[in-house]
Amino acid sequence: MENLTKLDKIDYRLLNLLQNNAKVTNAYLSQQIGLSQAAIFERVKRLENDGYIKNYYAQIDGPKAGLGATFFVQISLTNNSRKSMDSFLQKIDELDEVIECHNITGSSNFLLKIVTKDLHSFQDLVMGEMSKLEEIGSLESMIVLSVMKDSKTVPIPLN
Amino acid sequence: MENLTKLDKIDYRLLNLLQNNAKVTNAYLSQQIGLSQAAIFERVKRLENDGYIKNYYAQIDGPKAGLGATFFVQISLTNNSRKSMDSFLQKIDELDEVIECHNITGSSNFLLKIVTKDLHSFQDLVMGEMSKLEEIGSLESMIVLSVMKDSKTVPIPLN
DNA sequence: AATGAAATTTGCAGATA
DNA sequence: TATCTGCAAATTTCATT
Repeated sequence: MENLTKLDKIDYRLLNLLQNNAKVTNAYLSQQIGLSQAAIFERVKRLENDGYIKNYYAQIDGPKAGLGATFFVQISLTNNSRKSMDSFLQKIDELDEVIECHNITGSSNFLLKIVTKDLHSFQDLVMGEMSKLEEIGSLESMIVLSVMKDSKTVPIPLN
Repeated sequence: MENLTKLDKIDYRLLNLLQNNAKVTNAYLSQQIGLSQAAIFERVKRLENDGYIKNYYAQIDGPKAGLGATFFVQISLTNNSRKSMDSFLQKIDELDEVIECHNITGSSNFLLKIVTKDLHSFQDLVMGEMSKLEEIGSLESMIVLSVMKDSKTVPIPLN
């Protein structure tokens, strides 16, 4: 990237409005913020180009779309070499069901979020594709019984 | 809701295209799918109205926006009564930094995803607002060192 | 589900401070 | 550098078939 200009309060308000609803029009943002549509347009373009806004996406209702099961899986590798980690991550990246992979502190190395059709599909995944990952030492699964909160936003301070 | 019509392959393809990029035009979707723009429009509207598409979001780059720290926190309650759980969840819902809360199986009751400015802000949150939650029995934090994968999509089968 | 037209929104001038 | 006014192009939305 280039030299990024520091964000002001208006930028943070824009980010917050857009992370809650990407379908708002420039006219609406213009009203909320109190700037002209052109100024809003310029700012949003800058936020996109400078990478503050990474993407726009539709949030799909997993269960309705036939993906009713979510899991968090803690994984430890047998070997903590760079080579072993890279190999593990490359294979994980190819598994569509693994939607998140975090390198974490604590007793295990990685925390994965996995979405599948149902419990059985999850078992198939763990016993099938994931059992092929030689790098895995231990694996502990947590089944998500219900999602109490899932905000898809980040707590941007507005003052 | 009402009686939802079953989704066909075209619907699943639309969901998949939109969850990867909500900014695609009906003209583009029309080309990809091979239907007229009006037909695409009708289908997307139906997917929205029937709740398959819950919302459209801008994905913000947390670290760039000053939110550089992510944590997963496992929490067990002292008491598993409905009353205690509801009280806990209501208070959690008011904490903007807690962006996810899952009720899970395993040794702890809940898994929370928390985003803050930095490690110090996280400590403030845990020592401050969260220490007020009387329902909490034990709390174990995992610091996210790096995010290896974060797809924001769900593995919709396309055939 | 398609065609085509109307309404809305976006994107970009040129002007101003 | 950041903003505004206003217009042309693109896109969405809807009536009709």
